Amino acid sequence: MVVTSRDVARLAGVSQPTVSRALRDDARVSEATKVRVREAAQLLGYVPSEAGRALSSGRTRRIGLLLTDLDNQFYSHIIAPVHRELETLGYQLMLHTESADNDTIVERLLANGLDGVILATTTVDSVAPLRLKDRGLPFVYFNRTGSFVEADATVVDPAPGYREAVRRAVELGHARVGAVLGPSNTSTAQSREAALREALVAEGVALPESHVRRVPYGAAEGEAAASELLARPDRPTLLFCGNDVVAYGALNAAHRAGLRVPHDLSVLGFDDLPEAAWPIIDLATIGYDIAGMARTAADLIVRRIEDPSAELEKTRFESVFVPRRTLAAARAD
Amino acid sequence: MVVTSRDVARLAGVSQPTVSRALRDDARVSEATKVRVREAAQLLGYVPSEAGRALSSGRTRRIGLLLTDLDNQFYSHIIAPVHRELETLGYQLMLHTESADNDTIVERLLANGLDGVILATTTVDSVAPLRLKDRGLPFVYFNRTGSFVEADATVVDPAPGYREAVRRAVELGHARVGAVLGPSNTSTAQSREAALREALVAEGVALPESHVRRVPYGAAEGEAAASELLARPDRPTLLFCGNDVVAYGALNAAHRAGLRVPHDLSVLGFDDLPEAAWPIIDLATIGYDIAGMARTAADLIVRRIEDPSAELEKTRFESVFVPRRTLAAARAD
DNA sequence: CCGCTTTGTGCATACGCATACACTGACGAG
DNA sequence: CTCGTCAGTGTATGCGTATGCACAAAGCGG
Repeated sequence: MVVTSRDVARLAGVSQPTVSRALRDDARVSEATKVRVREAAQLLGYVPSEAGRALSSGRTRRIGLLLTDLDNQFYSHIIAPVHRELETLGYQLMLHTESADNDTIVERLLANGLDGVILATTTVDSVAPLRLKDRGLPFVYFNRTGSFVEADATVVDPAPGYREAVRRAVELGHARVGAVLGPSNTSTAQSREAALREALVAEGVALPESHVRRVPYGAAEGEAAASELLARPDRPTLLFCGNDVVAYGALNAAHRAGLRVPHDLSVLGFDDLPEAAWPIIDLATIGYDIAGMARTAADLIVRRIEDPSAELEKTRFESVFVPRRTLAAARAD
Repeated sequence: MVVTSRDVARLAGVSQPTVSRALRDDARVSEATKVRVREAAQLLGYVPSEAGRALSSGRTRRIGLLLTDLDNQFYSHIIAPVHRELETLGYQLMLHTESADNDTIVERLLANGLDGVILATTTVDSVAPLRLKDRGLPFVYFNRTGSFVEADATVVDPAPGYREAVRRAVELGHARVGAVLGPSNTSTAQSREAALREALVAEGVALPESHVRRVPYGAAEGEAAASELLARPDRPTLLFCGNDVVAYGALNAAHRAGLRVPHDLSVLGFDDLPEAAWPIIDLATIGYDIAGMARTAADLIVRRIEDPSAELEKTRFESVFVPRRTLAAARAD
């Protein structure tokens, strides 16, 4: 049988509420009693019931992280820092996945008695934020934002990174460039494309629509799209990729096509995932404090939960160009 | 305010228990009533409270996945299939991390009202399984097993894979081999080392202790250990790695040391993670049905929960050698 | 047409914890 | 010496759901 606060109370010779108070270190309980209660709890191996606490207090100290794609390397790198940060704040992380067509995700989130949600794969046209707002479930945007509802958010400003990357690319002689961008219904793909185009215009480099593809942020998708672009007679000498995972796909495509990187093709990613720094990959990319952003998202949702009237906060992370092997001089051909 | 089953009951003109029964499709409720209740619930946007249900039923339909290292690529590839499988079984996944020194993990698991736990990073000397058994919290071993307690388990038999890999390596002329194995307090490292040594003996290849390192299953650790071995004057022509992640590290080490793979060095991994098949990595390895194993672990824990008296089941997955670029002929030097 | 079964629903209660409120005793101010 | 105060603890209750049991109504065989 499971040990309850009643059992502890009996052993310590106090009432059940006193146990509850003592173990949560309530100031109104005398030190002597606290000691007795703690000893009794220890002795019995008492562990407070999460369900009882949740029902009584109305809070679960559980936070959902909503993703579409658990297989994606990008999200793997998010989960760990979010998890750690929430743990230090005394909260638990719960993963949730939504498929694009599934309209019941908000119900599923609500059903789980979450205190709040971190939205990591919001599309600009998603109604989930609206629903969450209706239901009064606090949430924050991570990386991507939705269009319909304002909320606390962490975002990356891609402009500085792209400005420097494009400047450098031009120096290296790249004039015929292509791009495998992310899905156009994501705020990240939109802001990155805008920043990229602005930087290209500033440097006088054209990016014809024929050399642009837009695909989901996956390695396989990146590979397929890159393969198309690389098969063109006027194939680009440099491929801007929507993120690192797509860039991995592009590297694979180049490899399959018998092109050497960076001799025949330069590739630029976005995110600076840990693997991008590996010698065997050595991907030039645009980086930012990805773990810090994950931590900030955790901080923001907790703050929102504990102070619902706090002012809206949109934390902006600067991006920076990270030069590596895969961006080198355009071959004079 | 949150909608409760009482509100639904009022609207549908029935009692609260009838709502509870109707929504869970209890056979004793008439079809007409069910329809009325469902409509009322729909109208009010009723979502059953997880906490109330948990308190009343004593079950949460929540299962923990215990890991040490969320950053590790191996575990990233586990999470998705486990999550999916549990979802189809009507359970929720909850991630938990333990640090090696932390002795309170079992308390933390209990405190979260889990119905069961999947242990994915058990060391052979871990007492966690003992504690879990004491507390009556069902659990299964995933991949690794502990020594003190029997439980449902999914494991890999590395012997077939290593037999074939070593046979092939010998054909390719490798005679001076090294190994970067996993930590010796894991059942996987133990069984893989045994299988590897047996295969080597069968083929008459020596594996001197000077050419063996044992490190945690991480890329950085693999890189450091491989660097040591590659710096030796009698450096091996083939490196057996404890798993793919360690092998990635070894590839990085080779790259940094200016050695070309496979011309100067062959590398063999274990697990056949999706990235291993990427053209830019193309890692020879020993594979098995890793997603199937994850699904099976999920199935086993659910079965154990729903039928505590079920017979112990240890599911064994066969391994198979996966030839790829990184294992090629030893250079005659 | 009566009593028994079957079907459908309500009533009462339990789950474990937190919290508003009441209460007791000790202490100090007047 | 009395009364107010306050620290410390207990009492009562609520949170939302599930379930054992009682009960009413309908169906049915004899």
